[in-house]
Amino acid sequence: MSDLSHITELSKPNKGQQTKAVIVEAALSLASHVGLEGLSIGALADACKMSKSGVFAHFGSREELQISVIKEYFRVFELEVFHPALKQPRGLKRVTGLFENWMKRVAVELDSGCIFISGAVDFDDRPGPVQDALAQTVRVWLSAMKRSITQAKELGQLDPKTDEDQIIFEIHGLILALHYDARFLKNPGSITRAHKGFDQIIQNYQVS
Amino acid sequence: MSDLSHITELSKPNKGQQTKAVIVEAALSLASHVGLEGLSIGALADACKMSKSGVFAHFGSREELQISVIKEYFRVFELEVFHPALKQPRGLKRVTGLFENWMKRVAVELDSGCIFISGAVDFDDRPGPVQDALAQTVRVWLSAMKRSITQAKELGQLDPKTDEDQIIFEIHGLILALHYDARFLKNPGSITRAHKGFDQIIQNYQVS
DNA sequence: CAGAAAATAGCACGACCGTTCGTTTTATTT
DNA sequence: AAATAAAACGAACGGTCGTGCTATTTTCTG
Repeated sequence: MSDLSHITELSKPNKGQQTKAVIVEAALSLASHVGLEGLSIGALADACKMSKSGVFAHFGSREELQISVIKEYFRVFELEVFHPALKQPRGLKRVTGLFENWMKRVAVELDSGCIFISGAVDFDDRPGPVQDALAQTVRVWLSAMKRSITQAKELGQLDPKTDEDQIIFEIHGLILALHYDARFLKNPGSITRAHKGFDQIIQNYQVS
Repeated sequence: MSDLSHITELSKPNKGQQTKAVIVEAALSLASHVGLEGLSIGALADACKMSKSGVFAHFGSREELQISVIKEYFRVFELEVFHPALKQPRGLKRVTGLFENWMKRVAVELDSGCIFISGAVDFDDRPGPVQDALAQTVRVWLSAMKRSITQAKELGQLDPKTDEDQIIFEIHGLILALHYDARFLKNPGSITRAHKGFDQIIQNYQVS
């Protein structure tokens, strides 16, 4: 055995960790449809072909399961939205990349909603550890977005007196409108409108 | 008795209609906190100090109750958002009035969420009569907004080649971002940002 | 391969869900 | 005031929920 085998992060995962990963993945897929609040342990157990208690034992409580789902969603969000955009050079190119990947996550994946959005609605009146975990996770993402906008400003691609939080607010609005229109109202052309809106916003904050 | 007493719409309401109105009002208040999906007949009965079956009898099913709540919300929405803005003259003034009343409904009422927003999340993956009722109601409101924008265009206050649906998409985004930021993230200054965003949008579509 | 440890299953619990039914109370009408 | 209709109640049903317990099975370890 390798002399690095004591580093648990690198060693082959236990059976427990494996199946837990499988469960969390299934839980995320389920929660993407029915929301974090609609996620039930029984339905999840069926999806995993396990017993309810077998699933439950991995988390100890429903709240802990929900938090695990939030962390997992952040992981794939990072993987599919954030990291690919880092290949773009700093500045507007990267901001655009982030927005486009974000749009894909929210609208192109036809059958799965964004739990950052559905979770906000489910938990805005329900304080507790799940709300905390979700809000903090969202804030991490938004601050990553903000950093990227700041860089664009520093590069002179945006007006130096640009308020980053204002831009993020407006961009976030486009994402939310896209989610609403595409998923709920099933309006065609929402993606195009979100694109147009983004271009307009960037143009508004460019050096004059 | 008056000879018009056969016109049921004008006659004094029955006991049943009275209490039904009370129930629906309480149901809307409850659903504003826990959402249409979180609304349960038992909790509603407690709030009304009635028996579960007594409440249930007025609707016949939970779905019918949810639809009643949607209609009631539309009623107060009309009353508090739409009608007051009609006092403004046609055109940009009225569009602005609509937006500001809309903002108030979504953010100023601190403790009650908008069921047009929470309901969209609850039902975007749940086809059926409730989804239909909700989506249609929202579309009625958005088309009222659209009419008002069209009038501003006809009055020459907006660029004649303005795409109303694009404006509505962007404005709707501001409302959704406001709801998200104020209610979930509890960010201060969201209202100001929504205002700024609105001004910017209008400016973008003004005659050049 | 044996023993320890971890993972999973099975079962039961109390609580709440929407819904049904028969009864009793309240309104309305004759 | 009596007769009729409407409304509200209370109990119960079958179901699902999250959660605790105890076995049993599987996996890991020496």
